Amino acid sequence: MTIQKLKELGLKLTPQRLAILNLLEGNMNHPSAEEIYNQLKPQYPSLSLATVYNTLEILAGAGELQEVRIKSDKRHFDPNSAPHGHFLCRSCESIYDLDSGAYEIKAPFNVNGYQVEECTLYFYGICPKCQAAAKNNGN
Amino acid sequence: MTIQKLKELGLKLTPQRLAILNLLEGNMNHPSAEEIYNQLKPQYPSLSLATVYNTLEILAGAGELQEVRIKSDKRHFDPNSAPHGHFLCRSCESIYDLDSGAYEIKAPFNVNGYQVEECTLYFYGICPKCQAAAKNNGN
DNA sequence: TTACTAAATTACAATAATTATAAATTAGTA
DNA sequence: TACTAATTTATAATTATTGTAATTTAGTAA
Repeated sequence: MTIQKLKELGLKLTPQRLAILNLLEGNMNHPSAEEIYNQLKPQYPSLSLATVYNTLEILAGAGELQEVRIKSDKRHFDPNSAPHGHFLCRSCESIYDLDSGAYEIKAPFNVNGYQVEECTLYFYGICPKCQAAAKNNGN
Repeated sequence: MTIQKLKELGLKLTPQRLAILNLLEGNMNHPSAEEIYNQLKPQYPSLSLATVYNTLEILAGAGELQEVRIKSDKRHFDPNSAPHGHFLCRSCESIYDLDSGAYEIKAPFNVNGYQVEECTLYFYGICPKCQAAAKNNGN
């Protein structure tokens, strides 16, 4: 997720790409393409949603970020490309990283002849914040 | 996934619902709504895609079947509602059940304060058939 | 600096899965 | 047999994403 990586991939360093990279760098919010677009639009009025999708597609294809399909309607993106689980809070709808040694699965491996190259792990439940909020409202 | 279950849920036993139930019973193919629709259409020419979606929605909501979101474009449905992993072959695009004790995760549980009620496990790779086919073609 | 060119961006149209709507039909019951 | 709420149906609407074709631009080399 660095400028250097873009160069290595033979990609042009356009302002749009740099802006998207910059927004994603260290971002833990798992934004969707549209959220990225909306956040950058004020600073880059000419920015097109297609460019956002295009850039995300390239970066995901290069393994620089991962798609998170934990929500039914739209895709979300995570600049942390290392394998880790994701958690969707059913109350606030936020997506969190959930990196737990106890529930870690390391690909590649082979089960019953199925050659597993990759795997995704999605958890659904209630996040700590919403649990606390529920308690304060009298359980 | 039985007629009895429909009754228990207070649902009317319409021919459409019975046909969908019957098609899903023991089905290991993880069909999409459209596939179900296309398979039943010849026998039930008046069948509407909306009815298929509606029925699947009800059954999934009642925990009688599970949605499989392993493919990017569309949802698939599995009449086996017991927790188990799914495998998508990147070659033939088939979806398989992948029930492996070694990679089983039992919800509910709590990690770092996150209350996990449910989880899904998706595996991606090459299925045994396609591995064999690749070998026969001279690796 | 300037000119060149392939790559990238943009606006917009198109696609496709799913959902909503409202009228017509029907399963279950009295 | 008639009734009514539930269901089905056809169709329109929605919405995320992708395709397209014209315009712009980053990077390079004269």
